[in-house]
Amino acid sequence: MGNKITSRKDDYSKWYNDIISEADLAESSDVRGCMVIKPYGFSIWELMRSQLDKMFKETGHENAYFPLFVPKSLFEAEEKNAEGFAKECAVVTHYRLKNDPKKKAKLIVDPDSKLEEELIVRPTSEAIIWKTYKKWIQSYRDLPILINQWANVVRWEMRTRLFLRTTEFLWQEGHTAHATKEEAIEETKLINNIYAEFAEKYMAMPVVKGYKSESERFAGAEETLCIEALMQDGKALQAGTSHFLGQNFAKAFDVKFADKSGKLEHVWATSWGVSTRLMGALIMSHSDDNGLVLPPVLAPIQVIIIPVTKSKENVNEIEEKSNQIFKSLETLGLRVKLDDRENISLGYKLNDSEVKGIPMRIIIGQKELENSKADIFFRHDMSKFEVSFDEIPKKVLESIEIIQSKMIKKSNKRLTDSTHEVNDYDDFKKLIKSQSGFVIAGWDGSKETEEAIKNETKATIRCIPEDNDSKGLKCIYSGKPAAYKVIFSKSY
RNA sequence: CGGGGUGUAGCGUAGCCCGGUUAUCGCGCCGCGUUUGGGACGCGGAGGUCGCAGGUUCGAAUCCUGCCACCCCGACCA
Repeated sequence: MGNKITSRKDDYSKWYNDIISEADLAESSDVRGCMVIKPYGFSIWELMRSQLDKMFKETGHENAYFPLFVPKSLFEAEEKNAEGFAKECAVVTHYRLKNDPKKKAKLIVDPDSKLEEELIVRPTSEAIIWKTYKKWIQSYRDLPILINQWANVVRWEMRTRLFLRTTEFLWQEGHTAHATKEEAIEETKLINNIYAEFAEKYMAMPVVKGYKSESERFAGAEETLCIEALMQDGKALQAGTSHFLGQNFAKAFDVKFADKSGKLEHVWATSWGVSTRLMGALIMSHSDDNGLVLPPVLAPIQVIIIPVTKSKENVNEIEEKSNQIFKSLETLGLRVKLDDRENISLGYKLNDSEVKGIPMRIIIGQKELENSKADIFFRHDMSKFEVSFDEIPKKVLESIEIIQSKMIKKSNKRLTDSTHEVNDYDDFKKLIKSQSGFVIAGWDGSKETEEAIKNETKATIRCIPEDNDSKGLKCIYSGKPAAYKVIFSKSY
């Protein structure tokens, strides 16, 4: 139902209007697919960001910041990486404008300001960071380097999609350097596990952890780990990736360290990232026909209190009581809002709180005052229960955890119900065609098979799950012995 | 780059085929008043290069030509 992201503008505005909009930048412009993140949406991002940041820091990572611009010569150093991103780079060629001599009040690019070397607006920061790491690393004592940066990147995709593939997006990118291969691989796994934990616990969005097939791998990586989530419309969404980069970047940028015996070695690298796409994932995982549904731990407003001052009776008492409840909840560290806007009808406020996905709602009016009781309304299942005024703070606080765990349970069930294992290619095609979720099947490991399945069904290998047992299994397409048991799905 | 479609107020639109008063309606916006237990109502008001340029005509949102932009489906996409 309404939980799909469709391309119709109507749908966008209904579901995401409080969070994000397309940037309407110019009458005729090549700037397409940029986004404006509105305050409410940005609050969600900030909550996600601070939790992830905490998890990174707990595992020994530090934040830093590197430049937006990457000189072309740096960018081309790691060949595969450069090749992979070349088709979607914004390029700075000039540094100055001047008045157009032909048209008043118009500007043209000053031809005299052409740059000696073009600058690439980072689509990712490996190049510029590895150039820097070369200066920082000499000895095994300098390792590991465990750095993360929160930044924006630009990828000039042919086709953008609000939330999921915008031209510019915000993300975090971690870039680590290690003395050994094993340590780097461990780091890659550690981060992928953090992503999975974050998705499951905080976003209430269960994911499948696994490896990408070679064709889906990050440009320049030896191995790409990922978390794949399943949206309500049965399509998969890559929600985060963690790459083992081997020594590719160390070799490209000549980053060597002296080990304990004094021998020079190239360092081992990882990089990993999640982006504002996670907000899209959050919305597409939980929203229903009434609007957003947010897990309480990531909701900018966890409880909303709406006073109803019907026909001017007891206005003062109602306002006083609402304020009192507001303060008692705020004191508990909850994110509370008092919706005391005037000249807005109750119905409007109720719907507004539902569209915004505010997890809990309490109405205070004449009826509540008389009984010293109020209903706590729960957005996630549209249920409510009656609580005496005294008990409100305690019940609301308890409910944060209860709602969170109910949402996790519901999502887990959806993932389980939408995961099917098949041995027969006709069944496989049927499931993919009806967009029924994840389809587990054997794969012979060849590029040709992967390509053929993609062409025939539009399904791609989302990931090769970690717990992989393909013994005795046959490839769904070729019938040859399966090298892996993998997850296929249509994806965003 | 192929195939299809659309451009009229902030948003969504009618009018176009068959040219003719002041370009329609809804939402939103502003003012005043009445309202507020599920997206309030009345009255008043502001807001338009009808995508752009040219042509036909007494007269063009409407017909013709050219251009531009956007959307959808492909191709493309860690």
